[in-house]
Amino acid sequence: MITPTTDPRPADFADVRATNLAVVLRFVREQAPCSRADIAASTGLNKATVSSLVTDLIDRRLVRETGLTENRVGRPATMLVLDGSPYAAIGIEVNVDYVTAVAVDLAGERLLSWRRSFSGAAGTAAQAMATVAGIVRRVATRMAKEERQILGLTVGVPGLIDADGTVRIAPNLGWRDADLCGDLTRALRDPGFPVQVDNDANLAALAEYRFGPHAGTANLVYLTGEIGVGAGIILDGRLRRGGQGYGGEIGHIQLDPFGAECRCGRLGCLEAVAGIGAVLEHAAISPAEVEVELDEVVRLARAGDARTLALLSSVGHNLGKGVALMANLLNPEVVILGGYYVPLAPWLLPSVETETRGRTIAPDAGGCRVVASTLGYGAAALGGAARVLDSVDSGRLPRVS
Amino acid sequence: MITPTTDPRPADFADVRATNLAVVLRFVREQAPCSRADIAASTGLNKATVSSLVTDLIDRRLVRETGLTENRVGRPATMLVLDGSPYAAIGIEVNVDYVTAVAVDLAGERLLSWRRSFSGAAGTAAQAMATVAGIVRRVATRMAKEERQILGLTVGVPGLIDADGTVRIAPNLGWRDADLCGDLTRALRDPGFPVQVDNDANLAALAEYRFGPHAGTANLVYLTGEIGVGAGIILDGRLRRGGQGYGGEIGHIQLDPFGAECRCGRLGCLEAVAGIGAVLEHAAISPAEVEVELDEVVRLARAGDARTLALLSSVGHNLGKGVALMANLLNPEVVILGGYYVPLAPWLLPSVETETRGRTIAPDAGGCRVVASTLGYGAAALGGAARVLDSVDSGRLPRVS
DNA sequence: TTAGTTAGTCTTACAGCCAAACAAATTGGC
DNA sequence: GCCAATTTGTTTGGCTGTAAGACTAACTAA
Repeated sequence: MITPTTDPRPADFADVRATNLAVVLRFVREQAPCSRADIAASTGLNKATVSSLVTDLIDRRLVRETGLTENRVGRPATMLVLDGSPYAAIGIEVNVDYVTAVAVDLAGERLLSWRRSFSGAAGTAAQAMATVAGIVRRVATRMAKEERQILGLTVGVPGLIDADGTVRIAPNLGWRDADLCGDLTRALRDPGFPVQVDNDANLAALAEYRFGPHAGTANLVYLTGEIGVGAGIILDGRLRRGGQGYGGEIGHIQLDPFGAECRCGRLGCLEAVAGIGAVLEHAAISPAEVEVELDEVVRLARAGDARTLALLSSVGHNLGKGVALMANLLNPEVVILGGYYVPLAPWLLPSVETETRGRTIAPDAGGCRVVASTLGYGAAALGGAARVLDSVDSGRLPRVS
Repeated sequence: MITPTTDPRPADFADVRATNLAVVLRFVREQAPCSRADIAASTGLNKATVSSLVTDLIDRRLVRETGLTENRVGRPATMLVLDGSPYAAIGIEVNVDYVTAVAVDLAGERLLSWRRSFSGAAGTAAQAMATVAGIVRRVATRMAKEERQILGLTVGVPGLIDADGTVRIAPNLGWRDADLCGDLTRALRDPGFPVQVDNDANLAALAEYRFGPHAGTANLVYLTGEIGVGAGIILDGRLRRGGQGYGGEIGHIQLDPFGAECRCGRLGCLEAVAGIGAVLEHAAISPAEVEVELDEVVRLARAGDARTLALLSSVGHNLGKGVALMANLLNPEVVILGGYYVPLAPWLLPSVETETRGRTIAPDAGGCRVVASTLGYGAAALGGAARVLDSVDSGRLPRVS
């Protein structure tokens, strides 16, 4: 059954076909290796229909037959797996001091993972765009060598991104009203694949939704733990961006009217009292410095340094206020702490949880769990690739090559 | 085109038919009166298909032919309108001191609107359920007299409602773990129509989404202004309830760690500093008392009483903090203030808007407008009926009678 | 009266799902 | 070794529902 929708567009047979192709593709992704009979039994589709759909997917080189089953009563089944080899999805994260590029195949296998230092804040958006375009071209060359068709590219940027991919404001990069999506498409000169731009927290949430240990959790929030703090909000299985695409801006919500001054000039913003800056001794400039200082904080915490433990507890309590806010408003099943929060999680999580439970009106915090991300620093880039795979999964299959 | 979905269920022809029937039905609802040719031209469906779909809708008595167009070149068109007469959707709101019942026809025309005083907090959930069942029976009798088939019933309750319609906690009613939905269905003895239970703020949001001046705004938040404050959150055109259905609980989010004590025991909850209780001189018990006191506040404000104006401004600023929170996190296009906020809106809105703009990171508050509801006190009950109509609109058409 | 225009139906074609029959390939009992 | 049982996957025929285009109907305007 098609999900009830308020979409004004009517449906026809092509939609039925596209829907069912996507259903089979997703099933193979999740259950591989599996047989046509398995698919028919689990999805409720007719065996004949499944055969037809699978043939189609094989023609498109999205799925591939592998060996047969053995040692079983009855005719052995030909097993199906995702065909990883002919396609690639690219995700890129532009940050203040580095650019991360990730390519994955259909099955989500990492094909490459580049990280390159970069002075985003120093240059203009145009310069950054040129750098990104260069990286994309190198990735594209590499994929061409492997004879892979690129399904799409998504660029993650920390800032407010319009629905049409314009970077409205990226404070840490110093960009304003940059048509990154359009410029990049032009710079790549008819790339032959769709180019999209999205907020970094949104993409990281998508990465968790597809690749993380809580993959498939329909209501999930990702909190970036950089100098800035942003949220990627997934409700009912989809990213929710709000009217103009500016949702998830939790960083400058006031937690304490008498709290520390924030970079934005206001007092007691979540970023100021629970951002990574609140943990560091000095105002660090480069991520290299942040990481060095962070290592030192972790060392002190491990050693049981009272002042450090008190600091982390305090930051955890503040962070918990922010998490409670979301638990009350959105009632997610899980809140995932990312970025620099990850190494600090052992000391942050207890106070975060205490605070969350204490401030949530639903019993047991509405079933909301708080965990540290396991995807590492490349989460947003990975999420960019995930967004490309999402569009394939929801029916936009690539043309036969 | 079917909306891209991650729904695991495959599609078949029945889904195509249901989708297209719903498309035509919604078109007639929005554009009535209109001709088959209009529908074909606007939806992209084939003329023959539209004829077939319309015939089906007429057979189901959802649509009806009305007169012909005149004074135009070409063959006159037979115009179509929604057939209001054979169906009814019922919404009921249970509150601390009153029960509201509303019935509407397919087109949303009000068929009846009852308000009855009620001592919800005094009795048990079972007693309340019996009262509600009695009201439903009376409504059903009335509808039967008009020869209307009841499409469904939704009951709104202020509290935490599970996904399956169990009232987990309704603090103001003193209910816990009441299977209202199941009990009501049993009390009505095979009513022949679906019974649902939902949170009152959620239903009020649905009412605004369908019947309010901002109907159709895909990202919309409704704030109830009763003794308690709750939010109904619509994102991307659908109510978002979160994992367990406990979303929208904004009332006990702490705005000021040193603020007034809340009924829940915490300090500076939104409810305590921006709820209607913060406006009133005395702790009022019954809504009748609240309304009397509120009239007095409005009178004083109109007369320019300095203390009253300062009080309302202060409450407005606090409320603005809460609205800013949602503007940052969810980026809705509009936030609608309901309940007792409505009469106070002229004095609240200026400070709410100032605060919202000042605290939102996106420029111009991300395009978020704050307005007072125009649907009156029955919003939640009306929303209950709206929820029933929603399920019809998304393809669950009633059987032919 | 005739040409032009628009509405709605009828006929035919086609796409795609389903059910059931059937062919294929294996295990296991006798 | 052979046959029954079992399971897989394909083939065939039927059904549903949309699309395209011819056709009929009903009107205006010249």
